[in-house]
Amino acid sequence: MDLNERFDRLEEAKRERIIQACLTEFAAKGYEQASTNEMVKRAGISKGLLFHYFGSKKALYLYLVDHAIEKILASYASYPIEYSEEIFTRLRQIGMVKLKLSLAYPEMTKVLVEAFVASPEDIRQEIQQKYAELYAKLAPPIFRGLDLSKFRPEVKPDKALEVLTMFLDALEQKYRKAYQGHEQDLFKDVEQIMAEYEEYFEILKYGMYVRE
Amino acid sequence: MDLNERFDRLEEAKRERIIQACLTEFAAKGYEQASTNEMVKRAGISKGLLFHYFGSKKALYLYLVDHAIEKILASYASYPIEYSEEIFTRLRQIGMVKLKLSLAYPEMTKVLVEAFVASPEDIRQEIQQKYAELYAKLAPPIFRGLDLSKFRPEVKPDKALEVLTMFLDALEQKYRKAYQGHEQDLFKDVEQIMAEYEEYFEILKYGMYVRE
Amino acid sequence: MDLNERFDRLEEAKRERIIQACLTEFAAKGYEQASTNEMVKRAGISKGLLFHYFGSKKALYLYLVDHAIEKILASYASYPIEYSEEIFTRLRQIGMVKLKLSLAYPEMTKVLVEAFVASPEDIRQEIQQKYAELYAKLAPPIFRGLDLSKFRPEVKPDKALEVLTMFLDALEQKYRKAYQGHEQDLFKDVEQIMAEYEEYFEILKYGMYVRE
Amino acid sequence: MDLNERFDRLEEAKRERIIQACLTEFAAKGYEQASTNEMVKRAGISKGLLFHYFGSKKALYLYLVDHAIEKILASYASYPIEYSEEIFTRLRQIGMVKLKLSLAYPEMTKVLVEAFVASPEDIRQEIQQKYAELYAKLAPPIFRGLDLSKFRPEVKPDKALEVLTMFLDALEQKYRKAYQGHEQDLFKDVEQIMAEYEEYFEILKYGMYVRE
DNA sequence: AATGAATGAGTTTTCATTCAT
DNA sequence: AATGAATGAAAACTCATTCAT
Repeated sequence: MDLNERFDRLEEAKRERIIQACLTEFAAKGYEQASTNEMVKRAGISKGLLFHYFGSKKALYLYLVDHAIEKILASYASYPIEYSEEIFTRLRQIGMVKLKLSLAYPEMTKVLVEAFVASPEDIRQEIQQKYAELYAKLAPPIFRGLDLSKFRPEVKPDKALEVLTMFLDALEQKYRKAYQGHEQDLFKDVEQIMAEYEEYFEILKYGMYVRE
Repeated sequence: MDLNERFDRLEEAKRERIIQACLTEFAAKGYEQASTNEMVKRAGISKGLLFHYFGSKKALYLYLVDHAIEKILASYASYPIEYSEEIFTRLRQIGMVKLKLSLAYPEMTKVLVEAFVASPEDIRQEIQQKYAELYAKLAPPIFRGLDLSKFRPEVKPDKALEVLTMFLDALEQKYRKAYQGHEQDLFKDVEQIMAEYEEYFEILKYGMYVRE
Repeated sequence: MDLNERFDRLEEAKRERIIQACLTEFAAKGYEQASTNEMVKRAGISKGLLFHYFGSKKALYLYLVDHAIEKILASYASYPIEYSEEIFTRLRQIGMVKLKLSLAYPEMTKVLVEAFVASPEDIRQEIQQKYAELYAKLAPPIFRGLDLSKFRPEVKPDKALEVLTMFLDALEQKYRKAYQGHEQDLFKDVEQIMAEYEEYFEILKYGMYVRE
Repeated sequence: MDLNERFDRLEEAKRERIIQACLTEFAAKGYEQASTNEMVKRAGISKGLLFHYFGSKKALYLYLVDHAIEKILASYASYPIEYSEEIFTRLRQIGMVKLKLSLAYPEMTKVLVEAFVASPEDIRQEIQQKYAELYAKLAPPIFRGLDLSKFRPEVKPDKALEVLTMFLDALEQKYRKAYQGHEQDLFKDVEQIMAEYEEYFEILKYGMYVRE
């Protein structure tokens, strides 16, 4: 039987306990520094069992990354997004959802970010490869059906989208840092943050669209 | 005598040799994974001596971070920047200088970036605290004397500056990733990159300024 | 019910499958390094079942040693040996049969040899003790009815037999090493090897017998 | 500095203590099963120090093998051997010396034997390669200058030497086993054993030489 | 009979740091 | 100042064996 399969068949409570323990440890210390000893202690299981389920620290990490991506994607799918034709509206909405998710699951987000930028060479490559396929599937729908006709002729749409995406990421990072450690507060401030997103985007929109 | 003082009194060649050896190791492996054994081997000194100078790995790291900041600031000061009143011109120039520096000193930059985002909790806090003071001193001159009169009335200048700064950082990150491992190539492509910076900035400028 | 008895009552196919799997693993890695995990995987049974049948790794090993001895003795009995009165003829024939057997059952032979010389202290003793009894039963018939009259008066027959036995063992070892990994080739070369045995034995015979 | 060099520079008492502790453990349990934990406990040093000196269990083992070979060769050289032209005399003497050595240094001998026949694949190969050169250097002098003229014409000298060598090895093995655990007794019985060697050899000699 | 989850002491190796010289 | 021997806790991982089902 496959190792992960073994684990997936566990009763939910225990499985979640183990996932949470490992996630917390990886999020707190990063891949290399995270201690499997600490994980089993926190999860209340034996040393051997963790390796019975995952075989190696690396495999455990990859499992958690997969799990986190799955979980976050599922959550994402549950958000009703308008998919407006209007670029700025759509991106703003997507950005808000991403921000909410990253603060709803701060540990998963932290692990995922680290996985893509700071994990050991070989692991990073493995993850990036897997992610590449997923991204290729996911990105097009997000950008499909946008009305590009309103850009000024000097503004190349692909350049514009790149700018906007970079901008969205930077904003997310800013708020994530701001709410670090008290992520739940975000949901009180959501109105105000949405207003800020809109303000920023209005500036950019004004610069990119033709004047009516 | 202070530990660092001991070190600073060393003859330059040896001091540089040690700094370089440690920097290379930290840049290559990150704080935790970096091996003091490797450093002393590379620097050609004994294990005990390293600790004689720095007391601990952590202190050594903090010293190197300080050293790197100092060095980069000094380099920065040597660049002739116009300090144009025109916001977009000034920021663009500053952005280019920052990019050049980060590619001229890739190891220092790598260590600094890691120090601020991925080093162990306590070290990160210590560094961020120190950096906060420095930033408070450095930021105002950079933004002083700018002509804010050309913004549209709807665009709050502080918001605008925030947008532009975030954008500049994102651009720098993008190019740093692109030139990773062959940093010297940047200097061949500098014209083209400046053109791209300008293109991005023109879009933003168009959105923020009143039409003449 | 006795543990081994449980096992012996299994349907032959499964029993053989298990024996083969364990034998292969022990032959390949030696007692200590052999992994019961590997065995159950190869045999297609569960971990618990192996211990249900044998109780412990040690007991399993002892069972296999017994099994191997039994099997090889049975095979030995099926060879038609002349049991010539002539010492050299008889020993040569026995030697050839032993060689053939050890190459016909290389895994069993490997396990047996290891069991007697390289297994952990306590196991080795247990095995040697059991083997002693068997040897006491088996040796006499092999040496019975030999014509000892032809030895020169200076050659004590028991010394002579000891020499010849030692010599036979050494020869067997030599050929076993030579055919290691391609044991089946022996049967092509059997004529030539018999000739060599004869050549060696003629030398010894010439030295031990009175001249006619 | 080279790792082994570090160790060789130790004060003799400590060095010998460490060597003895490791040798004993390897001899008792074999390479794989020997525990570095046990070694450091017995040697009275810390865990780290053993690896400070040798780097790895494998390197330690290889060091001990080298050390044993060196030691035994040195001892061998100190024995006055006649190097008689007479084959049987010379081989008998060499055989007795080898036997004495193997009982004077039973642990080294055990480790060496295991190293050549039962150590893990990669280690065994490394050792056999090193040993091959040594053997090529050592074997010729041992067999040089022998008077081969006395063999009967039917006895090919190389075959005869092979027989005698195999025989010598078998004898050594027999006595080693007999004196296992009370090796020092050998030296009381040395006269009697020499007599036995002679007896065996006389038989063989009688068979191989022409009658005068 | 049969399963395989669960255990935990065991393994080798690494590492920053100390200290006598 | 300079050395490098020495420490020992910590790391990831293994494995025969048990036991509830």
